[in-house]
Amino acid sequence: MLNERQTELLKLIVEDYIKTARPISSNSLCKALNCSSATIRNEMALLEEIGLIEKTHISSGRIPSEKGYRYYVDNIMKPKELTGEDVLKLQQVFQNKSLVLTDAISKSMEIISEITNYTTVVLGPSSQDNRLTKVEVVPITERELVAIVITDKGHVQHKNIMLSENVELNEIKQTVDLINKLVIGTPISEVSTTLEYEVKPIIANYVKQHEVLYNAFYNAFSDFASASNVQMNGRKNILMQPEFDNTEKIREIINKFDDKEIINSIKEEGNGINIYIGSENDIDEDLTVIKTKYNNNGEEGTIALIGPKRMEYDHVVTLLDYIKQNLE
Amino acid sequence: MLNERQTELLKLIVEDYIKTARPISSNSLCKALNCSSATIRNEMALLEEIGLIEKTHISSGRIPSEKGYRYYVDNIMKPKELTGEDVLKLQQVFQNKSLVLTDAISKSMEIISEITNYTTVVLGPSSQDNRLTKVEVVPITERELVAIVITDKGHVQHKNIMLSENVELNEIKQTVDLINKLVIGTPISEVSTTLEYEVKPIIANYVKQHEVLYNAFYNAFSDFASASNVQMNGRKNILMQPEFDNTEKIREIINKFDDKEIINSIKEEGNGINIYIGSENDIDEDLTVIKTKYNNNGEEGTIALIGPKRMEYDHVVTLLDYIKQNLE
DNA sequence: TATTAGCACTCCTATTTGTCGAATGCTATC
DNA sequence: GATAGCATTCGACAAATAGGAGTGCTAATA
Repeated sequence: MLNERQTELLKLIVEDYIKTARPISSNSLCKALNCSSATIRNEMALLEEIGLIEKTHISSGRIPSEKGYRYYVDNIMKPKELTGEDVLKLQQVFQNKSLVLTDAISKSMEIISEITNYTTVVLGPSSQDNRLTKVEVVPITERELVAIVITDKGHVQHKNIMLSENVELNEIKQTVDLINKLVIGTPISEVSTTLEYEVKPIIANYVKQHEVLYNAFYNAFSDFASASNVQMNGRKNILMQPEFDNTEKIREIINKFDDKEIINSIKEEGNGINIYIGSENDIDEDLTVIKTKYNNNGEEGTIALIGPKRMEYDHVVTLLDYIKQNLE
Repeated sequence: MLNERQTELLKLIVEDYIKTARPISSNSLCKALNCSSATIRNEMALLEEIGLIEKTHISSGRIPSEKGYRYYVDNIMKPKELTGEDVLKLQQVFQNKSLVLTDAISKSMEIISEITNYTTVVLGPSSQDNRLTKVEVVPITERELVAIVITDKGHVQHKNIMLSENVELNEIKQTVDLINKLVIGTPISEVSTTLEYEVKPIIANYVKQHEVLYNAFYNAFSDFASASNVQMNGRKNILMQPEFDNTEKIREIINKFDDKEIINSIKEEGNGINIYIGSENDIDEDLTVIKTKYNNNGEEGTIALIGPKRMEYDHVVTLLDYIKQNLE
């Protein structure tokens, strides 16, 4: 579709703009393309007609359009080699053999946020389809106890519980034993039902203060089921981007970052590393989201990177790719 | 020091400015003070001389100075009665008897952030001087296990651990038993030392892969010791304040909010509800921090509220007071 | 036919200028 | 001591101005 010079021109415009955040003039590209500004203007007019670049006003230089970024990402961009420094930082994580996969991901996304100055997101797998492995209860005072729930995939949740009446240690133990007997192996999403219809009737029979205890555990479990597992790094980085140098936009983005539902919608379905430029993503039309799935013991999570549309696509893709490979 | 009319004048200026964020003119106070604007100007000149109010430019209306806020808070302000709505919201938390104290605090500070549109902070007690109550280990796969540590005050921390070599279940159990025997009752801050000098020599004797296991637990414990316990609500609220309508200031504040050290320095030492206006606090000279200690089973935490200097002091103090009373 | 030089044109940016209105401080008077 | 009145100051806004960066177009050139 584009000839060699046009391709080179688009490449220069995109990469220059990524670096400087300012419209690119025909003049500034003369040397690189080895021709006069007039020629470049002619070519620019063409690229603009196809919709790959835009002007900010009638006599301004050009900036890439969304379509332009897309073309660049799909057809022009080459993976960028990582610097030794970047590799070094990441190797420290991957060579630490005592780290569990999820911790390694956490740490490496933290590092990537620092390297790139973009915002990174780790969406841990939901525990919904985990199965209960163990329920543990440790008394703290006469009235307070801590309930710990562990799933087969190694997720742990705990909740401190206040008993409104004195309950005998013995009865607590009985209840826990019962729960462990009846509920273990049940998926988290079904625990409350099982608790209601199988456990409750039985403890009602032989535990005196069963209501109190039952409610306490019921609450603990429902909290667990609804807990989401999101980590964000470098949220503030986005505020530093020159294109977001107005309070309106900053407020808008910060609000979106604080919205759990929006952040949870980042979850990736497709395979590979996927790039959603501007209006292609559901977060904000001025942002680009790059994300990919990861797999931990059959559980799927998502790692993502959020930055301005003017993102160092080549660098970022290479980084994510590097992580993806090291995780296997 | 101030006569009645001067006091009333300062009160009007402070409260007006809190509401509108704009300099107050002499004219606008005529009705309230029942005298002419010229008279008010004379009084204003006096208040300005003492340093209680300021002009933003030579012919502007007046705004309270830091000293003015201080005088208002110390001598003029009266606690504001809470609205039924506010009380209702908070009662839902305090009447829930199954909530542990820390959860009740969390929830109520969340609500206060919503009510006031300021930022609230809960600094949980540090676990440093807690004593170890129990160590539990649950195997997930052959190589992965989750270690759970529980303290006497009911704090729980867990860490998933990857073993770099196969370790027999039996040996893990032995190690855990040993730790439980030797380390229980030790303050968290001393656990690593005890681990190093008391546990390590012994497991070296009768656990084959003791290095692997020892390291795993050592890491788990040090993570625990360093974990801080901070909750912030409504961080973004501060961005909405009209006085912070410039990106520079927003960036500055967001950066400070993201800095763990700065946030941890909010910890309150004094008794009662304390107000730190502008340069009186260590966060930012354009902010006011109001904070108070709370006590949970002998452990001390801090709850705080961060807003612009132009804060609804009466409302906020009453709210914090209400919480403080209900926590006892 | 592709390239380029040259020029008119557009629009952004920054600076200046002027006007209006909202305040003030001061003075003379009540 | 309180007030009316007036000159004065300054911010906010709009209009005017100048400079510069960049474009599109046309005609000449290779």
